[in-house]
Amino acid sequence: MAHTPPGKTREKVYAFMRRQLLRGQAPTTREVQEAFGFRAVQSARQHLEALVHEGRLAKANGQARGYKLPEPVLATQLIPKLGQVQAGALTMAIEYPDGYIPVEADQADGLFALTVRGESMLGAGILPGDTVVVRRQTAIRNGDIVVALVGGDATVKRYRQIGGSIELHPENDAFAPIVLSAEGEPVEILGKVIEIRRKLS
Amino acid sequence: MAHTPPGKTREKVYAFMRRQLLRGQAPTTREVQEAFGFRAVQSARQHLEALVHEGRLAKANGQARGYKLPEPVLATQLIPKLGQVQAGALTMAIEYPDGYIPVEADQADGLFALTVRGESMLGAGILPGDTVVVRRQTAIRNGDIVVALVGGDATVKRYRQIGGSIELHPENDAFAPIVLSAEGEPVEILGKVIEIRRKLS
DNA sequence: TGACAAAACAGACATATGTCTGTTTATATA
DNA sequence: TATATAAACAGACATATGTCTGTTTTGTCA
Repeated sequence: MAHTPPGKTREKVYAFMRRQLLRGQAPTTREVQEAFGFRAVQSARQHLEALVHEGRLAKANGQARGYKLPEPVLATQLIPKLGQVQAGALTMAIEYPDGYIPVEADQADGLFALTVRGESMLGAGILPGDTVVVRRQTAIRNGDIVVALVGGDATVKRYRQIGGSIELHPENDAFAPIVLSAEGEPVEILGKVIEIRRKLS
Repeated sequence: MAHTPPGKTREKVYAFMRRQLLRGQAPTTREVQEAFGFRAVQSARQHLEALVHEGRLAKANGQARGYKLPEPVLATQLIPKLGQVQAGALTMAIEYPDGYIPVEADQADGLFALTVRGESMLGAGILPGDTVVVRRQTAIRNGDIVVALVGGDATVKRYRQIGGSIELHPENDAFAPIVLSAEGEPVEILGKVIEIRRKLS
């Protein structure tokens, strides 16, 4: 490999390492060597050690694939994104998701994502097509936004406990609240909405 | 290590691997051995290979720390989340971010995140406290939501090109549009909003 | 209880990978 | 142009790690 001005290659090596490490793939010295076409392992090692010395990389000495990012790497996890949820089919839907989205969480168990249909939560800033991140839990507090299975369809509503009865409120005057009578309607609370995401084109 | 009923240890090994791998730390066979107190490397390897055979793990043969998750791991990247942006200080703000958030993107260069202040975009479903993901670009199309530096403050607005003049429109009747006259006001388009996120407590 | 299968052990070998010493070549700068 | 410094090269050695063959122990189930 031809010589380059001081620092030039170093930056490229750093960018390469960062990209790989963020993807969770720690390269070996020789993989760096190959990626840059160095004819000596030491050339790669030189840059890597320099980056460690500068504090831009961290490493575990003597460990295979031991270079890391010095930053506190968030525990990023992928949670399943479901298309549509039919009653009782939640478990299956989670095992065969439409895709995955990344969330920052130590504990991604019990998290999944849904696409919102309808305009019933417009007033809460939740639009059709938005993705909601849901935590499966049954302990719901008054005012939480929840995902419920009503008549086989998953719907996003605000949870209200008024007196002894439980109601699912839309935030749009064009829609009516759903009142859960004690007679046991086919309504199941899937979980609580903890995040909303909307992609713009 | 004492023998355990068939499958018991296997599940624990799987859970251990999954936890480590999601954290971006691929363990070696011997690290698994130690984690479970096996007295033979082969004991760990046996479980790992079985998990690969079952399709619950994937691996790169002969590669150090070669066990992976079989799931399609998205290219997840962390992008800097900035607090407040002062005019001209964007580059510095990106180098000293308030934190990071994960996005799914092959190319995270030129992406950063901001926290929205004010209610000027209420009509577009963007609330105070929301986080917007911004791609730095100057090619803006009519109707795009953009982040602009107006008088030293970063603001989120909808971009309108009407006739020859450019306007930044809020989506809230209580606010007035910003008209960019040709005289060169101190307004700079930082980039285009490509995603909106809102965390609920 | 006895046979079969899974689990665990033992010890080694092969390969991947980290690390080292020393030399050569190019760049930056006075 | 001369010199200091960074970049790159060459070749080896040490260690970490993957892999293998065979044996022993334990759990499961008829």
